[in-house]
Amino acid sequence: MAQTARVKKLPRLDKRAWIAAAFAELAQHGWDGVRVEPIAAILGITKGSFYWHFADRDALIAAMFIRWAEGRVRAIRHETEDDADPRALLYRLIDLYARGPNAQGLAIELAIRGLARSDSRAADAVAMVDGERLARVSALFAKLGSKASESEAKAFLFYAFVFGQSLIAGRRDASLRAAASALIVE
Amino acid sequence: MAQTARVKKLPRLDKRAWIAAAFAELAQHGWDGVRVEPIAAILGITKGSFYWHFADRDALIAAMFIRWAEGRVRAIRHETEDDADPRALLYRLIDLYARGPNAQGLAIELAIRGLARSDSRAADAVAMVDGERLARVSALFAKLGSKASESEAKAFLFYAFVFGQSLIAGRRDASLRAAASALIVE
DNA sequence: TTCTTTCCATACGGTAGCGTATGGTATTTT
DNA sequence: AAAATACCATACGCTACCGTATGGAAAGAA
Repeated sequence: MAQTARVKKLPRLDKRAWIAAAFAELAQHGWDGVRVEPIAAILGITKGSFYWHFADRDALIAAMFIRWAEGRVRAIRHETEDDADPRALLYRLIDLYARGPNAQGLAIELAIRGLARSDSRAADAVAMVDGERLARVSALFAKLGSKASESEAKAFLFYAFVFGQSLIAGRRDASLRAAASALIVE
Repeated sequence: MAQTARVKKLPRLDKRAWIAAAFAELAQHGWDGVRVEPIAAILGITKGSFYWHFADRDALIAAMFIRWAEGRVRAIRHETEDDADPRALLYRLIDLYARGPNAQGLAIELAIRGLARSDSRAADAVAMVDGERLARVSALFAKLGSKASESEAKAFLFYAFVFGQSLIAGRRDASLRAAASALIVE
């Protein structure tokens, strides 16, 4: 009864469901939290399912890397598609990674980047995402009048700031964040 | 034989030795790596020692938080003591957190900040360090001619960049980092 | 030296999670 | 319907680690 129940009629699970649940745990408890038996319990299912879909725990983690990379690249392209006002778009991107709603995604991002220091697969995923993001943001700065080398530097600065800010800001100082953002974009 | 041997004459250990070893494991394997029995093995000792010095594993982690915060605050004060050339000092600070030698300290920093999202003790430690760093860097910008509010924003930007850069840079693009640094400092 | 305190070794019980084995129930295919 | 396949439950052995209990050695105090 005191158990996260599953929806009715027991829909069979697939890899996607397992990966999604794993990401939820990753966001909340870090890599310590992504364990197969606890996740199975949350899904209201048993390990039997897991070891049919995945070879082992490591296979799940590897799948998380590629899924994350794909999803992020797709998201970035979507977010930078509407290039009406590059400046407004930049501010919107900062807000997207700074505000509360995305705390989950940010925790996942940081967790993966943490592993990227020792796991080459994670490093590959991160490199893929970084490449896409830097290219997109760099293009925005170029559209604002910067020449090639400068727009790359600005993109790097912008991008580094966005993540660094998420590491230090105590969710409070929004004005500080706004002022710092202006220093980059303007 | 294939074992990280201890120095001769078996010097009795104290909390500091345990904490130091725990930090080494944290840097290499994240929080997953900071377990008491493996660390005991590395120290060439047994758990008996640990549970004399600490109540449990959590007590060790708590001790790591405060030790880290103290050490960082002390380091920052020392690094910003010599305020001959503020501009050169800023560049030196960036380099300090970007280059290879400090990879260990950076990994620790990121690991602790990762926990700070869920552990209030870690959050307190981070807040203490951040406060000190922002104050010090802000003072440097003030010395360069910025007025109060602007120097604060610049410090926030500077600080966020330093950590963000460590998350995305693949150790290669040093020129990109230099160009971005110039955008902040100059 | 003898006593006391400090520090560590050894041994133990207990739990959580990994991976496997095997059988059972849906679901599809023929 | 029968057979094959896809998916999951149950049960098991195994390992790694936690924390405790207890005794003993080393170092200092008396």
